[in-house]
Order: sequence, then C-alpha cells, then structure tokens
Amino acid sequence: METQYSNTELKIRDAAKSLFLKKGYSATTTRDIAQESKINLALLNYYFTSKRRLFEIIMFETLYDFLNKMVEVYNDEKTTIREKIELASSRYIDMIIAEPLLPTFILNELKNNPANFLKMPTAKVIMKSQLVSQYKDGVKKGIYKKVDPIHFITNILSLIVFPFICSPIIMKMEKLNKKDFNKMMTQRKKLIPEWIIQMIKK
Amino acid sequence: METQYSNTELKIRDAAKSLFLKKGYSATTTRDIAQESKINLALLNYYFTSKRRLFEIIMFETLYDFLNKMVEVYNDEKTTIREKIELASSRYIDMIIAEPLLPTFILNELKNNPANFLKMPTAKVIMKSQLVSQYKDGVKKGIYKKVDPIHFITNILSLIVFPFICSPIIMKMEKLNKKDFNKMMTQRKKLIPEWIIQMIKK
DNA sequence: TTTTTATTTAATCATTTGTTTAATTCAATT
DNA sequence: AATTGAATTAAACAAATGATTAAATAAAAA
Repeated sequence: METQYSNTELKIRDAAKSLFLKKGYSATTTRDIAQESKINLALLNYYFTSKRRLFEIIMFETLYDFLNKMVEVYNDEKTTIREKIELASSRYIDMIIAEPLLPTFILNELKNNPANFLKMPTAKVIMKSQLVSQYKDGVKKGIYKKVDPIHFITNILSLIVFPFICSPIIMKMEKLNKKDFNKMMTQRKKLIPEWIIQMIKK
Repeated sequence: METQYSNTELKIRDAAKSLFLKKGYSATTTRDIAQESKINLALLNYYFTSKRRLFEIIMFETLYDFLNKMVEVYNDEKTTIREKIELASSRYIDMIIAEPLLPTFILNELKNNPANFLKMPTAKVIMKSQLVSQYKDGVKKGIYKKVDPIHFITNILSLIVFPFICSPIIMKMEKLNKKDFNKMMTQRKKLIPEWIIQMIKK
C-alpha cells in the first residue's frame, strides 16, 4: 500500500491532528487548521470535503495504530505472559510520553461516537489473543485465581493509561513537573508487570 | 449554608450539567440549554452572565463533590487500609454507575484547563491522608514493598475509574450490554481491594 | 507551444452562536 | 389600587464558522 499524499495534504493532516488532539473536535475551527498549516481555507474542503471527514480520517488512523500496537504484543507466540505485559507497558508508556494527549483524544471520541469504534476489527481480537489463552491456561492449572479475563485485560490497560489521563491531578498532588511525571511513568514500566502478576497469582 | 436557587435557575443548571456531561463545553450551545430546560434563551445570561461562567460553576461543584467523596474516606481515623479501599471502590463505582459520563467530563476539563484544578483545596490533601500514612507505616514495618505512595494512590483510582472511561471498548471486546457492564463493575467492588492489597504486599 | 487538468487564492454565502436590548408580565409591598 | 422591582419574553446584533464559488496560477499532457 503506497498512499501518496501531496505536500499540502500532509500539512493539513498534521496541523489538524495536532489541533484536534489539543482542543477536541468542536473547539477546533477550520480557520485554526488553515492558519496552523499555512494553507488557504478552501484547500481543507478541496482535499478533505469537510471538517467532519478530515476528523474521521485522522481518528481512524490514530485509533487503528493505537489498538494494533497492543494486538501485536498480545498475539506474540513466543513470549510469556510476563514478557507480554512488560512489552505492552514499555511500548505504551513510551508512546504516550511522546504524545500525551492521545488517550484523552481517543477516549473522548469513544464516548461521543462509540459506533465508529465498532468498525475497528482489532478490538474483539484482543479477547482471543495469545495473552488471554495463556492466562486461561494458568487459571486451569490452578496457578492463577479464577477471575474473568476481561478484568485481567482491563487492569493492564488501566494501570498503563489512566495515570496519563489524570496527570494534572497527580502532578498537583505531588508537586511534580512534567519531567518528574514522565520519570514516574517510566518507573511504572517495571512496576506494572510485577503488580499484574502478583494480582493474578493465588 | 442555605443557598437558595430559584426554580428556573435550577432548571438551567440541571439541563446545562446534563448537556455538558454528554457533549462537552464546545459542542453544547446556549440554545441547546435553553431548549432542554424550557426557558427563554436570555434567562441563561440573566442568571449566569455567560455560558463560560455557567460551565465553571457546574464544573467546580462537580469536581468538588468528586474529590471530597474520596478525601472523606481516605481520612477516616477508624478504618483499616483494606476498609478504606473497600469503601472507596464501593462508593465510587456506585457514583459512576449512576452518572457514567462523570469521569470523562472531569478528565476532559482537567486537560483543557488544569489551572482550574489548582484552585481545589482537596487535591493536595490526599497525599497527607490517613490512608497514605497507614501505607507508609506498613512500608516502614516491612509488611509492604517500598514503593512511592503516589503509585499506590494512582493504582486505586486507575482500577476504579478507568474501566468506565473505556467502557465502549470493554463492551465491544466482550459483547456486553450496559447491564452486563455494570454487573462487571459491581464485581470489581470486591476485587479491587483484594488486588491492591496483594500488589503492595511483599 | 498549446491545451488540458490540477492546485491555489480571495471573496462571499448562509448559518450558527453567544450575548444584549427593550418591552412586557408577574409578584410583592405600600 | 398603585407602585416598584424582579422575572420573562421576542427580537435583534455582531462575530464566528463551515462551506462554496469563480477566477487565477501552476503543472502536466498533447
């Protein structure tokens, strides 16, 4: 697949993504986008038909990348449960440190338009992933407590993603700056796998 | 404190809160609010000066209630760590089941306007709460692993709140309806305290 | 070069949106 | 009953916003 974008098309995409992430759909105006990408206002509609369509294109790509990154790790045949959680924590925390507004952006549109999410093929795949069968195996063998796998998956995501979403609260509570906060999140790359394993053990 | 609101004033507040929760600040128009509360458009400005002010009043109250509910539990002198976590889980999960849009609403404005949050006196109190000193005690006594309390507090909040925020994903992954999902969250009232205790133990 | 097609621009349109005004109705007080 | 202040209404304003048009320019094809 070699999707070729013209220069201006890319400029619009980038500016739009940056603004949608920062301010959300409604608070971002087409003139904002035109100004940020230094293109003429009419070019937005020329290339993307409407603000809504531009948004949906960006949202789809973002969501797809986000979910895929997880499915990849979860479906690796060769790694153990612990390794999968380590990799997931590490990858996601790095990803979100690089783009901290991503989670709120996604979760927000998830609320406004959950139907869009239904189109994502990757979502339901997770509960059939290697990680989940490994977990079920452990339960069958009596190593892990008998708890619905959905809790297991939910807990991993919660411990990784939520701190970013409420980072202003955390920073306020502990008087941290952004650098300190990122350091804290980097610590969690190692802590989360420990915690998760301890949670599921009998 | 007996703040008396006129009937119409209350009607506006209620409609506005409902709409702001559902659609966010920018996507909610003053005409939406007027229609929903069945008042004349001008009454919004008559009672609340501006849309922004109305929003801030509602946001402050909501945020205050939300944080206070936690501080109360965390500062109880008589309860154990486990009891505090049980009570927090139970209260919060009930609260959010009753008003599922609350977390995204708060966290969203937290991103858009973190400065507003700085005005909340309750935030920094949490790290000096009874719960945190009990946790530190456990660490000193060698019962708990030596991990910064901020992780402890963050984990509790994450496991309680995050599943609500990403409920569409969870419902998709497991083909749950809203009732099933709430049942799942009710299970977590008992599971979360177990998990948290297990996480901190050596 | 000439012709055709794609890209870019400035200007404008039609709505929407937050807010205000001025007039009217209602309720309490004298 | 008359007066006064608060509450409510319909109408309008000014600015912002998503989208379109028609003309101009650049690029590609003939």
